[in-house]
Amino acid sequence: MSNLKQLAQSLGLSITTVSRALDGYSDVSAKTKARVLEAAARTGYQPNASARRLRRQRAELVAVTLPTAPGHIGPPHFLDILSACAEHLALSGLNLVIAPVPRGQSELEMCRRFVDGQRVDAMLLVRTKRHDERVELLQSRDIPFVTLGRTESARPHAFLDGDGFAGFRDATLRFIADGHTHIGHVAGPQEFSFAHHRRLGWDDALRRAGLPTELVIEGDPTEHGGYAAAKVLMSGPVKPTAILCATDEMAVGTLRALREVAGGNAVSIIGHDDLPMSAFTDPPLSTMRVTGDDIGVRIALLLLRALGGEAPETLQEIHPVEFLPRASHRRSQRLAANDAGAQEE
Amino acid sequence: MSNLKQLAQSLGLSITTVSRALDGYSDVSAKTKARVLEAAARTGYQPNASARRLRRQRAELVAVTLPTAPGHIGPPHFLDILSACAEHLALSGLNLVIAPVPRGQSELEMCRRFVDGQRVDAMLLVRTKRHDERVELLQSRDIPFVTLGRTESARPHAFLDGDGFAGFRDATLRFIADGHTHIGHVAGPQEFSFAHHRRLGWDDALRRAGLPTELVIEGDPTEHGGYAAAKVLMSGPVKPTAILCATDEMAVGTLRALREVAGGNAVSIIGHDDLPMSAFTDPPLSTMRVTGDDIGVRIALLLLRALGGEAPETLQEIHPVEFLPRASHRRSQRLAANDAGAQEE
DNA sequence: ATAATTTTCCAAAACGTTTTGGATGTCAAT
DNA sequence: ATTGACATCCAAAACGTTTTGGAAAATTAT
Repeated sequence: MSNLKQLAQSLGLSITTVSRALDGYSDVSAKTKARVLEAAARTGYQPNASARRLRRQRAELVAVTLPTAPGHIGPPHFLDILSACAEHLALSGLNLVIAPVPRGQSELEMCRRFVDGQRVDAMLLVRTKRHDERVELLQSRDIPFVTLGRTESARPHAFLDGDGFAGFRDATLRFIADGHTHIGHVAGPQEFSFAHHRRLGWDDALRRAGLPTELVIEGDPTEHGGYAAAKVLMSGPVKPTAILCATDEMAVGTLRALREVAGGNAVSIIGHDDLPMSAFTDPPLSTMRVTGDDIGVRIALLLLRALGGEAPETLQEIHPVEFLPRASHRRSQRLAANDAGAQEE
Repeated sequence: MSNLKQLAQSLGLSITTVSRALDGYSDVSAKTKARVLEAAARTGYQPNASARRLRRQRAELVAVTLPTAPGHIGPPHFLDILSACAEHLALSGLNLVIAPVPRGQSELEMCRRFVDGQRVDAMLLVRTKRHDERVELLQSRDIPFVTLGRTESARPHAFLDGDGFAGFRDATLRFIADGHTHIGHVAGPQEFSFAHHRRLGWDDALRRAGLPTELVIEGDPTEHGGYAAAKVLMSGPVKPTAILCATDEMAVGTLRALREVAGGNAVSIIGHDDLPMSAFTDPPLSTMRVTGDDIGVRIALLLLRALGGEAPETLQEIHPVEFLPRASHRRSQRLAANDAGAQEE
């Protein structure tokens, strides 16, 4: 609407002076500064964003890539996280744009468009893979970014992650302490780093206890994926008496599968994510979740520090995972009795 | 990285020609055009977004305001809607920025910053109120916008909404057909247009049937709000035998309240939203949801048409609501006995 | 051969800021 | 009076595009 030139003209000042007055430079007298500020407030002047961005060579934008994967984007409260993140970024004049990968385009191309077109100052990557080409691209472009979830990139980069390894290790130990000896794992796709870490935690606990680690099936991180994986798991020669599921959604599918299998409802289950629905399943699902209710803000903080030029290796956060006991992790009283654990109708 | 000047220089052409070649103008020979395109592709040239935006006087951005209200932002799949919307907008070169209202700032100020700073070409408003000051602001600024939910604005504006009135009227009729004569309503805050329409639907059905419309309590659109409202509703002199809840979240709270009240689990319940958890409550919650799985795309379409200059009154969509029968809407078998019993199938 | 037309190109002017590098005036110290 | 220091202002140059209004060259029509 109104621009600096008009504002300056109406005040009988130069564009320069008005600009500097608004930016609080010291080389403008207190009197004119007040005059400028008053006029700006009165006319509701807002600097043109594109012009400032062009001049400053900053986009004032951060993009978050949203995988339009089969299944879901992320936990249902993911929008809350993004919202908190956006709110905090806004304090520094940055806006958050959501960038779902367009149908038929690769996530990589999309990133490139954003970075090379200088549309963004930084990026937030979610659902990272162990070997993530997006990470490599952004590293090569030398643009600040943060990932939600680690990667196995050789060069360090900023990330925030839950300690899925410890969470799944401890949950497995819990099963072991309860006397389970056949503990299965409904795993997510191992290319995803979250799924891999969770599996490694489960694996680690079993190995240390000298227990078998064969009872694992990989599936899509969806209800159906969990259902299918559990079905396979329960049809093997030796059946688990407890199952650790990579996500709550998979756990819900697993519960459904167990309902259809002889002895299935004696099998204990633990999930991860603490979905809203998890408290209402039958039985209520024992699960875990990343601690901290300000993940969004923490991400924003990391992004800002990355933008400030801090070294990536100082921008890595691993948050503990807390266990939420409900009913599903202790379904069988008579466990200690049957060792080989396999029983059919 | 690389800009038009460098590209032009490397080709021995003028900036103008290169620009026009890339934009597909007809006044550049096929040969040079090919040459330019090849070079652009080879060097991975991406035009600087800020520069183009400044010159074109378009922000290439659409903002969606996210209320950081008590309770939730919206249904859990709201991010999916936004994602679909963003994906479709991207086809037209528009990016979607999420704009939660900053702590301590009014939603109105935020809108003003976006519009007056020409940060966006259009806006998407959610959680509209019956009298929404944001709508008035945007109308006064003459900027294209779409609201998710109607308002009672005198001037027409583009919106997309579910037919909450019909949905709640029909659900009430269903209760009436089942023989209920005391049908309560756990209502949302009536300032919100969605909550108001739903209540009107319930009210309408009761009036036409000559049934009492006093059994209504308003509460926050949260689990706790529903719980509290239901508690009050069940403590009055005359108790409902069926309750229509403005949202599923409120319905879940209502179910919890009913569990704590004598005869509570004979009361039938219907919610709205079809939350993922709704299928898992005890009993599974009968609910409704707006039909169509492409709401996000439809919103994008409306935005694009609004940007194209179409008149607001032609950009109004009301989508039917479908009923999802589960267990909670028929909790009492012995109802028919009480009254002018209606039972079918 | 000349005029008219079409094709192909380009210099320069925007767009609205921020920032650079002074210019001008004032005041105190010499 | 001259100098230096300081306060206050501003013209002009960016930033990288798109678009305007031709100019030059090539082609066709007379």
